[in-house]
Amino acid sequence: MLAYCGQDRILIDANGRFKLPPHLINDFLAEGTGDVVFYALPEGAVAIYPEKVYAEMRRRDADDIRLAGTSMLKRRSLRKFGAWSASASITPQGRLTLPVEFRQNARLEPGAEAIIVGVEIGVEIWNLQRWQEELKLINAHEMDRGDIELAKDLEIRE
Amino acid sequence: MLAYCGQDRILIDANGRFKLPPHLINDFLAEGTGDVVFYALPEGAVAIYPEKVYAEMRRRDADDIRLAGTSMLKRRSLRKFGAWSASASITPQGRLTLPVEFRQNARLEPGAEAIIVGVEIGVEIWNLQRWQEELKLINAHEMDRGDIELAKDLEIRE
DNA sequence: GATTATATTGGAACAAATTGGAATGTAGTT
DNA sequence: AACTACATTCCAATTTGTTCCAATATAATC
Repeated sequence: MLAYCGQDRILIDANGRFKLPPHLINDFLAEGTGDVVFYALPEGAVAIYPEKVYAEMRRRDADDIRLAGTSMLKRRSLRKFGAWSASASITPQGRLTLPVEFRQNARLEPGAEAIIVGVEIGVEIWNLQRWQEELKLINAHEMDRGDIELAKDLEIRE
Repeated sequence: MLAYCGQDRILIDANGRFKLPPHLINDFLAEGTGDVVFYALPEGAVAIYPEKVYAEMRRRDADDIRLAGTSMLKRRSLRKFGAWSASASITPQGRLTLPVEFRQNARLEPGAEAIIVGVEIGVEIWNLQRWQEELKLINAHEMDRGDIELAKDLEIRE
């Protein structure tokens, strides 16, 4: 069965919590205990990955620690990923709480309407309005590429 | 579970102390007894690393000692790390006291509002305003990179 | 060197926010 | 129409941040 897909409307409750749709709960529990990582995206949404997926994304080696002492660039990188990630665990009721500091940037404050979107390796939560704009952008980009492909097809090749 | 991550608002009390959020206390205690090292960053914030992490960062070999005799640059480096680091231990109540000499440079004087940021190998304490500026920089950089990626995806390839 | 004043530390208490769980309501299906 | 599954709301219990106070340590003065 296809995991981490679809779009589901959800509601952020008064305490910043939301309930995962049942099919997504199953997806997360299928590969582990329901430990997940929130990661705030620069696009203005919040990704939720299974812990294993995020660990793979952020695998570190011993050099990273040494570099942090001497390189400001390295510290910035660690800072970005550290600041915008947070651990959580799906509750027995299938709920998750959005970290307080992540809410404003993603416009996912208590009471907000949101969309939870499957992204094949995990999910993303979007503010409803922002999601509609993102869909338009995705579509426009695809159309641009289509136009370019067509134009290329008319070029004389040697 | 992911360690040293997230952003938490804290308050420096009248005596220059602050309370660590529970999840960070756990992270520090998970790898030892709660001994930490403060290190004042040139960015204008204070890093707090577990003692083991800092030891790894500053591991020395015989060459370092030899170099100290001949190289002014080397001495400057040793001097910088020596002067701007300090040991401390998390109290039973989960509190830490910022070393007096570190406060002014980081704008973390008694009564200041601050943010404690996870950086994957430890944490950093930032003056609230400074942190917001740093976040803007990080975000702007990410967006620039995104734009470039998108533009590249539309380039005609052969 | 004793005494006083000042600064620092440790702990407790209170208020506020968060969490977990249950109960209720709603929609969809048999 | 009854049942099931799910979403939503509400409430109690716990956790947490903050403030305050007492005890100890440090420095200054006589």
